[in-house]
Amino acid sequence: MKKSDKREEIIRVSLELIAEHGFHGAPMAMIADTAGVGAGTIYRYFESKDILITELFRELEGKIIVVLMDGYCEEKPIKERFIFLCTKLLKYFVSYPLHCRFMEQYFNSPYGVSLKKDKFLGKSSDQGDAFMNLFKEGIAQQVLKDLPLFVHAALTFSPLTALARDHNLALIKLDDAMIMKSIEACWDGIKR
Amino acid sequence: MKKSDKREEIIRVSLELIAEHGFHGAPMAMIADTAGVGAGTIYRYFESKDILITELFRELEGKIIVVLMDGYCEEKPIKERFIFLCTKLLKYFVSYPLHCRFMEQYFNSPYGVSLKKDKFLGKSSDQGDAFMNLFKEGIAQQVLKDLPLFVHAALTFSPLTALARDHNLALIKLDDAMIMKSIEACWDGIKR
Amino acid sequence: MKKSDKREEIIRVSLELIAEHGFHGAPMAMIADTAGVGAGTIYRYFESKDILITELFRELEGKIIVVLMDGYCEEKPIKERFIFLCTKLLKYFVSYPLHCRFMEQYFNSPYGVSLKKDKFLGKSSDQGDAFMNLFKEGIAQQVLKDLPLFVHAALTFSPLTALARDHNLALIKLDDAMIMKSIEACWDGIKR
Amino acid sequence: MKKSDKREEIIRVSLELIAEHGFHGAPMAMIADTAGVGAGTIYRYFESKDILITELFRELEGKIIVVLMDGYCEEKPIKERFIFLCTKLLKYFVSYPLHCRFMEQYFNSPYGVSLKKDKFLGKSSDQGDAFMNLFKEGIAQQVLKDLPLFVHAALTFSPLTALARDHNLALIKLDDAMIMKSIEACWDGIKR
DNA sequence: AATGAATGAGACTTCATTCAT
DNA sequence: TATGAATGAAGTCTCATTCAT
Repeated sequence: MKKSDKREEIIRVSLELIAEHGFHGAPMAMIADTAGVGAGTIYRYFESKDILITELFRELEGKIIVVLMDGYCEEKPIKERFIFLCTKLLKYFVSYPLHCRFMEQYFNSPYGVSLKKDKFLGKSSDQGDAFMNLFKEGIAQQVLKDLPLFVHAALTFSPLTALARDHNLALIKLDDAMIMKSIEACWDGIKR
Repeated sequence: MKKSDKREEIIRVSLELIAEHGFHGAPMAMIADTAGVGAGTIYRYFESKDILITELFRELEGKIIVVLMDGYCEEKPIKERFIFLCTKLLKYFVSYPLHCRFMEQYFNSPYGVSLKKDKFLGKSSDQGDAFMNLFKEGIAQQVLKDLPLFVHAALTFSPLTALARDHNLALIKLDDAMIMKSIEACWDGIKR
Repeated sequence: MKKSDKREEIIRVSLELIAEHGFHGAPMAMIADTAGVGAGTIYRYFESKDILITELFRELEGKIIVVLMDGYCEEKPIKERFIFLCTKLLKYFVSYPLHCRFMEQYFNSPYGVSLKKDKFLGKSSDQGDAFMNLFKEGIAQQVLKDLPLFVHAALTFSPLTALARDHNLALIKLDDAMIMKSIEACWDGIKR
Repeated sequence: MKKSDKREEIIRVSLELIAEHGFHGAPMAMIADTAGVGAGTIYRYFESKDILITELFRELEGKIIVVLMDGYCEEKPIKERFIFLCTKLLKYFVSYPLHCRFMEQYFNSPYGVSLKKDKFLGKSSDQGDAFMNLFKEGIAQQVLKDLPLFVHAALTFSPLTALARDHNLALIKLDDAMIMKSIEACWDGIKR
């Protein structure tokens, strides 16, 4: 196995195990075993479990941003772009339940809290950007309600992730039609 | 300290510590020390840590239901009732940040998942009821969008709890005006 | 409940619970609850759990000696007396399985070891006496093999208690005929 | 220390401490300290204390069977074989007092009871076999008394282990002559 | 005299991390 | 560089015993 393959495998397995069992249900030894590497090896790639988790988050975040931005056209009308982004996001979480579960865990943990505070302090260059710019623009154009960005974010991301989670728990079935209706509802919430 | 005082104190301290540090960041020894009781004493009142947590959840849930239902009038129009309930809920979480953080932790944990599944199976008699009945009624009266109840729930609770959390993290400031605007936005999301 | 009744009840319940669950499976709180007294009350009658157990042993030992000696006639021939005592003992253990189990536990524990050492040092005035005298007499009369008393004891008590235990575990069925045959076999072992 | 040395050391120390202090008097921490390993290390070799104890039993049992069967000749007459096996067993216990004490503790515990029940149900392939076959054969040939196997076992093993224990407690001195006499006495007990 | 809530030492076990090979 | 055995601090829970009521 090549060096970079090992790192990749550790990341992949961590995602899987943490998504399924939670941070505390996925010991380093289990990750090492499943990844087919020695326990000590993980520490050659990641200083600590915390850092492994943070790194994993960053990788997923990066992938999601790529997916979101693929085909995104800043020229299109606000609403169309909103629906474009939301649909991409929701479909991504439906297609990759493990990513969804991991992200959920991450945001609802001390990690997530620091992250949010960082974002508040303006350090962000993450997935929120496109959305945040969209919200700003929409407010400026008086297409969206005149509310703080965090409120728009709350009215958008929270329902979407909640829906994705419910879908993954098999509490609802999110087909394309349902996805579209839900996103339209979100739009109704933020639009002026 | 009287017997019931001790139980009360254990519950109070558990809420505080778990809200602040999470389930895994609040060991029994820490709870015992902070509550000023022996480690073994906790086990006189709660069979296990799991049961302590579940019990704590139930107590909070009970309090919240009481608050929500106080002054609730089923005769009023759907929208008015929706705003009434949401306002109560959001103000409660703003007033009791610890309760908010604890509930958040609880729902985003194996406990919360079982709970949701139970609710899905129709066993619930909890806080959701008033909301769920409201949603059902609203759909029947064609006041609300024709979507599954879980979608309405996602469009309502998720943004509200996200806002409360952001407020508690001092990322936004939820005053009465902002609360009202946010809830109106939620209403826009679910209304037909 | 009278004072002496309480002591009696504690002893009775201890026997029952220890016989069933072992020394470590019968916490003081369980004994107190089952006996219908407060946990602290036990300590008015017995200084410690160890002393409770020792006391319980002494009481049972006393009862057994009474049973053994009832009708015992020193004038009868050695063999007849041997069979008389063994039969009484074995039937006692078959009739009182709890006593049997407790005695077994007691002898196979640090308590039992000290006891044996004490007996060796000549402090005994216990159930062994009649047997020990019998053995001495039998050796003197050249009816029994010329072996140390402990060997005679080992050839007698060990099989008897093993049989009683097996009976209580339902591994064998000790009816009167089987009891008699087994004791005859013991006799064959020690007789010259 | 090599890997296998550590396991060996843990087993050795466990035997020693449990033989001396009993199962409950030999905490894992004490075993770890005495063996000169970390507490967690034990769990790399044994899943739990129960499993450590069971494993220890199996190892001893294995050794004893090897010793017993070494030089055992099925062609020899019943009595000679009986004396052969008993002598080997008794001498083993006299040579290895710790093994004797451990086995005693094991058999007089919930572990031992299950074992006996298993043996009763015919699952055994353990040390008893040679003896049990001997007993069966002896009964068939009308050399031994016509009694259930468990009675023969009680008349054989119980006195032998009692004698070994008494020897280890320095209550008697089992030299070769005494061993032979005692075993002859056991034979007298079971022979027709 | 009796209670039983409270205690806290100590039991078993887990797991992030280290380090000799 | 990679390993994985070893570590030991820390976690949950039990229970003999005490003491205020």
